[in-house]
Amino acid sequence: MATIKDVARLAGVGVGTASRAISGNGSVSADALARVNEAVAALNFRPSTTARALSTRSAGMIGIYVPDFAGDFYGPILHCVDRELRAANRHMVAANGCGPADISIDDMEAHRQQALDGIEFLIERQVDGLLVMGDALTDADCDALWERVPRLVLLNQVSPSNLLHCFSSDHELAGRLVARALLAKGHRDIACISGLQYAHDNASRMAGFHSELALHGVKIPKSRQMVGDFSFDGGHAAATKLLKKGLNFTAVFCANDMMAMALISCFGHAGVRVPEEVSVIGYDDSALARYTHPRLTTLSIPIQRTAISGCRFLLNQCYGLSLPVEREFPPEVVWRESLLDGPHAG
Amino acid sequence: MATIKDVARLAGVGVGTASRAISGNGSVSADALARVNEAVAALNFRPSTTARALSTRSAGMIGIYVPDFAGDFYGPILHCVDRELRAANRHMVAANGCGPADISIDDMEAHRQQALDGIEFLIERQVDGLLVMGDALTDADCDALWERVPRLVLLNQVSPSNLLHCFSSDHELAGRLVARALLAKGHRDIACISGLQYAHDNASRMAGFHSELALHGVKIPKSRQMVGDFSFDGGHAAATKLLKKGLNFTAVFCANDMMAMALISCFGHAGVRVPEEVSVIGYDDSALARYTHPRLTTLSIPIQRTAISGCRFLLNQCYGLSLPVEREFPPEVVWRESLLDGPHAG
DNA sequence: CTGAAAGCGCTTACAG
DNA sequence: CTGAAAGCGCTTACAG
Repeated sequence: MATIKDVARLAGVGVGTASRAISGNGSVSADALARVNEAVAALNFRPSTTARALSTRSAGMIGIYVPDFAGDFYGPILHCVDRELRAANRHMVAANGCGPADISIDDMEAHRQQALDGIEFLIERQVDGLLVMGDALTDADCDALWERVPRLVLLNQVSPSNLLHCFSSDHELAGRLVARALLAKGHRDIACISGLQYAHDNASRMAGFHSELALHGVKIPKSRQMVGDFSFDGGHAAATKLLKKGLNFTAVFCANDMMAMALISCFGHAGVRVPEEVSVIGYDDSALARYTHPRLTTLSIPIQRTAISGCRFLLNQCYGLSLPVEREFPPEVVWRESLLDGPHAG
Repeated sequence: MATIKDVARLAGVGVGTASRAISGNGSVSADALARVNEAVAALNFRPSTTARALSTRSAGMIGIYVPDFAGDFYGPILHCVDRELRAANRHMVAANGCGPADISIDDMEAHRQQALDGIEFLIERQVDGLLVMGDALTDADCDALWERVPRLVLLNQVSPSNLLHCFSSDHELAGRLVARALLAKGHRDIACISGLQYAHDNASRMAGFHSELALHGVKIPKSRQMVGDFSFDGGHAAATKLLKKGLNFTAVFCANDMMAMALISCFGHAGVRVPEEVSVIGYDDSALARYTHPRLTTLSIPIQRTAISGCRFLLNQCYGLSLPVEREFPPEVVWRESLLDGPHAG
């Protein structure tokens, strides 16, 4: 591998000049520039990113923590972030929650620890900035993290002490929109399957959902409130339990589309027809929502735009850029076929 | 941030000794070790990975290229790789195919270029080794790549000049198993939807599928051979076209589960019942296969084990480790409910 | 076992 | 505009 010394020698200039010519920082005569460029080409020179990182104290990389690479939620986010980073000539080091294969779904502490471990790992890798997809982190965790690494943006969660560094849709409002959609269609006997208990976005959406319902005088009995974990399996288990208690509801809200799909499958096998007998509404508007049968009516949050803006904000902070960033990511329901008129319609 | 000089001073030793104590390379007296450890703790010292990288000429990071972070295929792979890497105290820099949003599904050249760009990006980032998920790369591309970076393992594709660095199931055999499953169930009027044309794993499975069928005297007319792209949308479009030509088949093979699911949805909306009227068999045994309705009979390839072994092999090459690696990743069909007896059964 | 020194490959004041 | 030099924070022969 050629080093900058080699190109300086070949170009007949000092290494300082070579460096200035190559990096574009500092001025060089047209003549010197040309000779350096020639030498670079001749030697097929590529500056060492690690040497550069050491002297500039900037690794040129951003860490991103996501709870899980599997599932259909985080992939599109990684995709966007990769694109943004590469457009800015930076790269991404990604980590997800690792650990004991089977953590119980209500073991918040284990999930929290996984997130903390993954983030710690990234910090130790000396990333310039950190993107973290909200999960089981407490506000105190976030504060502690921001204390250590100010260049951390929280995605899909808002932690009150540092709103500027949080990028998220309003999940509470989104939950309300779900409730309104159900109500508007004339459903009052409703069931629900929530996501991971300690995930903040889940908590917000369920809170909004229930309180909007309450506003209109409908209360979901505990026996019709199931807890899932955002996975197919969790959704299926919850749907099974729900069914065991009898079909005393006309619609169910699933806190994400994967669980909605699992529920449709479960109900189908049990011989209850969706949406004729029971309507279902999902959440996320993920890719599969258009391909379940029936197609899913679901709540869409612009998660990719959220991630892009969070990423750009971070890039601006870390490298003094001024990429445009949005702050509003309004949720909306997208109507398809899984939600039909209920008994109280019209 | 404390540097190793600070800890050396505090511990009252030379920086060489401090370095040996901290890194564990080279011997130090128990006494010195203790003092260094104390100093490390007192200063909360973390060695700079980039300085270390510069002097050891090893960045401690492995690049991984996957065609797409979205979809349900690559997520689980990233998950495994992250786990393996972190267990070895290394990290992952990931890149996926970026570029113009809408590349036509048969624009092999554009896909190939995307892969080449992503890999180039990773190489420039000076990763110690490279994991690449096979995609539109030609054998010549692979050879050129191996020439430049010998520490590259190819996943899910085999390129003949360097079998040692390829980790993949035998997709050709897998295609044959699909054909045998269909034949065994008494189907002879068959349709199929292939995946991305230029993806090698797709080509192999379709080749195996068709030639095994031919061995038993069944030939699928062109009019029943659709081409998809592994996505829901592509599968749906292909299924729609298939239906337009009439229902003159009793079973269809979809080259992955997402397309199978899209097909089931499409057929369902068109009023043709799966599996009563037409059976379907998928490929991958992805997470959703158990949650379609009917549940999917599908071909399972142990892709995670494949990725893990490829990753370990690379780790062994790059860092002189000797992690165990497997070489056999046998495919098998997993029977569920979407494939019923056909007219020639029994 | 240990310390002083050179080196990894860049960047960036500094003096000219 | 330019070159010589110091520095980024480690590691690793080398001599003792």
